[in-house]
Amino acid sequence: MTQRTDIRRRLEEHGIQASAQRLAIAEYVLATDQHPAADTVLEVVAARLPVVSRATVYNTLHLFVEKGLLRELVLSEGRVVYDPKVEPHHHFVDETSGAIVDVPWEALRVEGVPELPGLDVSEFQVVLRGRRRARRRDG
Amino acid sequence: MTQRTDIRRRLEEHGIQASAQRLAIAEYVLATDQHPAADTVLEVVAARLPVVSRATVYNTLHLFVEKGLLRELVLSEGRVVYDPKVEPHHHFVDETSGAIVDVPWEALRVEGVPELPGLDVSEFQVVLRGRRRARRRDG
DNA sequence: ATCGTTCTTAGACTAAGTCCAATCTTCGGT
DNA sequence: ACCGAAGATTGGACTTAGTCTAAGAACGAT
Ligand SMILES: [Mn+2]
Ligand SMILES: [Mn+2]
Ligand SMILES: [Zn+2]
Ligand SMILES: [Zn+2]
Repeated sequence: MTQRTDIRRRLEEHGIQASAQRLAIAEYVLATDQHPAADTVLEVVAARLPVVSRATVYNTLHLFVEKGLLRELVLSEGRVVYDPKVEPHHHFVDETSGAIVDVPWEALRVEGVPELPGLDVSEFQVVLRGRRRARRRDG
Repeated sequence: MTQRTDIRRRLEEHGIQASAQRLAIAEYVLATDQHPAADTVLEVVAARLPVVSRATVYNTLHLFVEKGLLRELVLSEGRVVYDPKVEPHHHFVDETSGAIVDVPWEALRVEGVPELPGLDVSEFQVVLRGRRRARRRDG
């Protein structure tokens, strides 16, 4: 498996020195399509790696954010969540389950941002809330 | 001053029994144009009212949210914030100061929300981040 | 192999928020 | 005005997410 080697290279390209812990964390958090919180990362990683501490998980997640591999999202109370999809997109929060669903950037058009007086906008996103509709069975 | 009477009536119209603490909290949090956190509310209210507890501040803020007098916003880590402006609008977060600025609903146009497949959107807002531009002196 | 740099760790600590049982207020009925 | 039940408030213990620290382990260049 070149899997591990790929991740290692990816970290090094971003100026991050590899370590067993960082590789294990990266392997999960950079590949997931969910939006896990730090404690979820800890659980998942601790299940595969003999020993990894909470401090290291937080250190690593912050490092990955700083190096542009991850984005930090705050969409609901008490839940800071990490997103490996760093390109701009929107988020839908399911009010029932708390699940966070990505909404592609092209799915919505937002007009008027450059015209806002007095505000220098560096980034924005639409945050939507509601219920996920019952998945229509197709086929 | 009919001020206090007005607030009292407003609470009662929303099915909230008045009390010294609730009136004091309402007087501040329903009138501010800021987006205060619970601990700010506690500080401000404690300065005027002889005694008010943290538990009561949290109870009251939650009650006001439940009764539709206030909205709870989570825009940055560790800061749950209350907004007396309950009609839909957008928010800009100043990355330098942390200040939250209201952006009128009409200032932005968002298209495509009803067309999102599989999502029943009950509400949405645009969340913007950046720097507040130096206030241009006009006149 | 050595040594300075970097990384990880356990556990103490902080801050935001919740919970609870005891006490105090409010308010409608008399 | 008085009473009692329902409702509100309280201090303080508790929980949870996250930070900090000082000591040790791993790394990697020489
Ligand atoms: Mn963080
Ligand atoms: Mn809350
Ligand atoms: Zn995402
Ligand atoms: Zn607002």
